[in-house]
Amino acid sequence: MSTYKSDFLNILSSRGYIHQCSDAAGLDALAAKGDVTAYIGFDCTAPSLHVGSLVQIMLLHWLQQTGNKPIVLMGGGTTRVGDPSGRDESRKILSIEDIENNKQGIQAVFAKFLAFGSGKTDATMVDNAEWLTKLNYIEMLRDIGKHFSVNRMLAMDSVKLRLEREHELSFIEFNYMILQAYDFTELSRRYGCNLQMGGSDQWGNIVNGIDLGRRMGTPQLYALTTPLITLASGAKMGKTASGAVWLNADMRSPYEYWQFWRNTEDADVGRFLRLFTTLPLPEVARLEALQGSEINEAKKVLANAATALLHGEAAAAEAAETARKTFEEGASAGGLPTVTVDLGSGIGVLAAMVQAGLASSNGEARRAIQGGGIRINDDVVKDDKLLLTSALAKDGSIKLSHGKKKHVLLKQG
RNA sequence: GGGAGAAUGUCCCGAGUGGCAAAGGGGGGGGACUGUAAAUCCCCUGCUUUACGGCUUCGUAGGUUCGAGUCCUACUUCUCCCA
Repeated sequence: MSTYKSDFLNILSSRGYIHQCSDAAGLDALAAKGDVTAYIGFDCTAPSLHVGSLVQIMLLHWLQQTGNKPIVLMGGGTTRVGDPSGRDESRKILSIEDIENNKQGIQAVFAKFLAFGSGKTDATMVDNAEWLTKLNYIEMLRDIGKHFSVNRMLAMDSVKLRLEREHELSFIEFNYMILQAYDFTELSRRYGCNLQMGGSDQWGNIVNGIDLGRRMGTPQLYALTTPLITLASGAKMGKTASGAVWLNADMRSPYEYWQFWRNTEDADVGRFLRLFTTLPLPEVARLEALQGSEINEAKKVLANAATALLHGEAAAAEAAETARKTFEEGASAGGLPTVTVDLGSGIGVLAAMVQAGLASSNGEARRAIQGGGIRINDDVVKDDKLLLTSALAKDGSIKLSHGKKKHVLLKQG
């Protein structure tokens, strides 16, 4: 393993963040002097980022920790076009209002990982709508378009794959890479940005930016990409039964977030500790080496650390305690999701499950009961006509469980 | 503009002779085994207060038929080829 002069690249490399880098030695020299200003673009395609973007966020975090300057680029402009990279189908074209709303939702999360301000290593947030929406078509063709070779663009993976599979690629999407390349040069000009980072699928787009920069006379630009994070079992990371693992607390509670990490596959624990926590590497190595059921301790550490980074120490501790009571004591922990129902006149199990979000219809709820997967206060429910009343409550609430992991407290409303 | 083809269970892929709630996968859920893991095995996976019942599903709208995902007509969208 090669060693670098800069803390930045040493940390990135030893923690497993680096997939490709355009000129590691050149970048290393800059980083050693604290002269790197790097950006990562985030498209505003959803009201919150999810764990899939976490690697990128951590990259910015480490960049700042090692004395360099991060720029968070909101893709308020590029999202209006849609990135075709790594997709078989066209992205839906979002309305400008949706994009703006999504942007509002996404922004807040960065404050947890980065320190914003106006100092040398303080983070900055910008929106590429600021300059992209002002572009004039003819001027842009003359100033920027002339630097792009269609021949070369057709050879790019994002384009080539679409063509090979005979999937359509619209002209608007074809332009995405040009806009992203232009972003890079614009950020270079405005903020002295000299590095663009991103997922491995962004390599082509980033390198395009470097080329454009060279032709337009910016200082030397650099590219650095992270590997695509998949689970050891091969599945894409960040998808659970109930959808994406969102970072915003109002879309995925700290407790659920903690649970997501707690349920990491054995084979992923070490890698995830390196990527998604800031624990010292020797400690990671020790945890990773735990065998058999002991590795559960490592998973708790992972869950605590990852949740603390995003939601804070207090929320992480609370989530850990809720999990401990629920899974290790089998008790009804107060931190579980709570649903208020009318226990006074009673409510059927089926209706209660639907209201609690444990089932989407009475039929589904009934099937779950027939399959033996539903428990009330840890007793298996056999009768789907069971009526829940306050008589069943313990400490003012009834614990309703679907399977081993999904628990909800029912309280009198 | 011309020609060829496609749209199926509100997650995805995908069979489907006029009798179909519709094969089969994947994904998802539950159970067993475990360690809140993986792998494996079993069950479930349109709605409906139990149902050999009712209802709603096969791009949209009509039509033929006792009966249509399946046939006819128009329309919509997508893909490919030619211009």
